[in-house]
Amino acid sequence: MAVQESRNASAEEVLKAALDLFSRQGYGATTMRQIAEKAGTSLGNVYHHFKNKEEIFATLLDRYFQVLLDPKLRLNQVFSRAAFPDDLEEMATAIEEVVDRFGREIMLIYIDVIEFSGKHVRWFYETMAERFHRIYDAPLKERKERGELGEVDPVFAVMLSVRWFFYFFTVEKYFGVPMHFGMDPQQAVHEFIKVLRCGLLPRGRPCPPAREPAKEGKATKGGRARS
Amino acid sequence: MAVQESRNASAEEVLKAALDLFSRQGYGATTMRQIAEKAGTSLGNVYHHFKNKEEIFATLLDRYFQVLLDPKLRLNQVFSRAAFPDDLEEMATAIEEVVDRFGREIMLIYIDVIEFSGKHVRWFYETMAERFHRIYDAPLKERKERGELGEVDPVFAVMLSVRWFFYFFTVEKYFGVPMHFGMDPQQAVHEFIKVLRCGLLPRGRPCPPAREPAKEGKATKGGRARS
DNA sequence: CCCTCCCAACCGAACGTCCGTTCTGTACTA
DNA sequence: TAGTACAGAACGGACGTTCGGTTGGGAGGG
Repeated sequence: MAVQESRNASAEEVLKAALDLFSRQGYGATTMRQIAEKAGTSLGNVYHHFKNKEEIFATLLDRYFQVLLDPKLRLNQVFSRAAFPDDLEEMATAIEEVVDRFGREIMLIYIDVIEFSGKHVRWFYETMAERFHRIYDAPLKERKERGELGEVDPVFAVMLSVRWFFYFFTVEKYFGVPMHFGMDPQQAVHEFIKVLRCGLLPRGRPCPPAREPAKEGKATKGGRARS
Repeated sequence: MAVQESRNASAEEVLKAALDLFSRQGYGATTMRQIAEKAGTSLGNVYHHFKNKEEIFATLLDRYFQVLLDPKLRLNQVFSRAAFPDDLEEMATAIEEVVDRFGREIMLIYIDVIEFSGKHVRWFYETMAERFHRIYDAPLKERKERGELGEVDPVFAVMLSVRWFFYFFTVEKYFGVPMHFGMDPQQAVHEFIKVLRCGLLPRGRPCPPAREPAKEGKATKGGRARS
C-alpha cells in the first residue's frame, strides 16, 4: 500500500509506460531503459521518482486495488444494492466495464502471481470472501427466508458470478482468445446467467425471462488485439 | 508442435529444471545459466540439446497439451462417457488431479499469454469449443429430447464447468490463495455443482442429492506452498 | 526590482554484473 | 574413426542501479 497520490506529470508518464510494458512482456522481461524511453524521459529521472523497478510495479497494483475498492466504481454500486440475482445482467455489464478499462492492470495480477509468488495481490484475494459476506449476508438471508431463493448458498453464488465474469471477459479481451466458448460474449453471458438462475435440470416452474440490460448495453465491443 | 519424444536423460533434466524455473519466475526472468545449473549440467550442453531458450519453453507447453489431449487421461475418459451432468463430481475430481499433476505447466500458459501474447497456446483455446461440441452435441441433444435437461444450453454448461474447475483449482493451489471462497475446496466444488444442477431460484421439484464421488475422493490435498 | 540561493527535476555516463548465444575443445562409445 | 554428449571460456551487448552534474523557477532579503 502506501500509495503516493498525485506526483508530477513525468512520474505519471513513467507509470503509464511501465503499465503498458509490464502488461505485455512481464516484469522481468521489461527493462528500466524501455520504461524511460517510452515515458519520454531519462533513466536517471525514472530513478529520481521511484526508488527501483519493483516500486513502480507495486504502485501500479496498489492503484488498481484502490480503484477496485472505491465505492464510486459502478461495480461497487451494483454490489452495495445487493439485488442479486435480479441484477446479474447489470453486474456483467459493470464487470465488463472494469475489464475494458483496467485490462492491463488485471494482467499485472497474473504477473505478480508468477514472478512474485503473488506477494502484492494475495491480501486482496484472501479478504475477498469476507468482503462479499459483509455486503450480501443479511439481504440474501432475508430473501431466502421469504422463499425467493432456492436451496443453494447465495453468497457463494455471488462470488462465483463475479469471479466467472472477470475470468470470462479477461480471457476474451486480453488472453487473445475471443469467442473461446464458441459464441458471442453477450450470448455466453446470457447463457451463464440462465444456468445460474435456473440450473441445468428440468424445473417444475418455468425459468423467468432475462431482465433488460441496465443502461448502455455492452458485451460487444472488441478488446485489444494483442500483437 | 513438433515434439521430440524421448531424448536422453540430461535433456529431460533440462526440461524439468526449466519447467520449475519458468513456472516460478516467468520466461524473461529465467536465465539459461539457472536452467543449466539446476539441471546439473553445463550451459554448453543445454545448447547442445535445444537450439535456444524459446525451444525449451515451447517443448514444455507442447508436451502438456499432448497429455491434455491424450485419450488415456482420466479426464478425457470422463469426457468421452458424456454422462454430464450426472458425473460432475467425477469431472471435478479428474480436473483436480490434472491441476495437481500439471500445475506448473498450467502456469506456463499464463506466462505464454503475457510474454508471448499467447502464441504457443492460442490454438488450444481456439479449438476448445469445437472439441466439446464434437463429444457432447449428440448425447446431450438426446438427453434433452428425453426431458432429462432443462432449457439452458447443455454444451455451454459443460464448458463452463470445465473452465470453472480448472480456474478454481489453479487459484487454490498455485496462485497461493487457498480458501479464496471462504470454504474448503470440496465444499466449494459441492456448492458449484448444486448451482449448476439446480440454479439459484426456487424450483417446483426438489434438487437431487449429490452423487458419491467416484473412486478415491480428493479435493482435500494441499497444493504446493509457493514460497 | 534585482540578486542570491536552494532544491526538485532532470540528464546520461559509468559500474559491476549478467544475459543469450557461439565456439572450441575433450571424453567416451560404437 | 566418427559422432554424440558434454564442458566452459569467450563475445558483444544489455541489465539494474548509482552518481556527479546541469537546469530552472520560486522564496527571501535588500
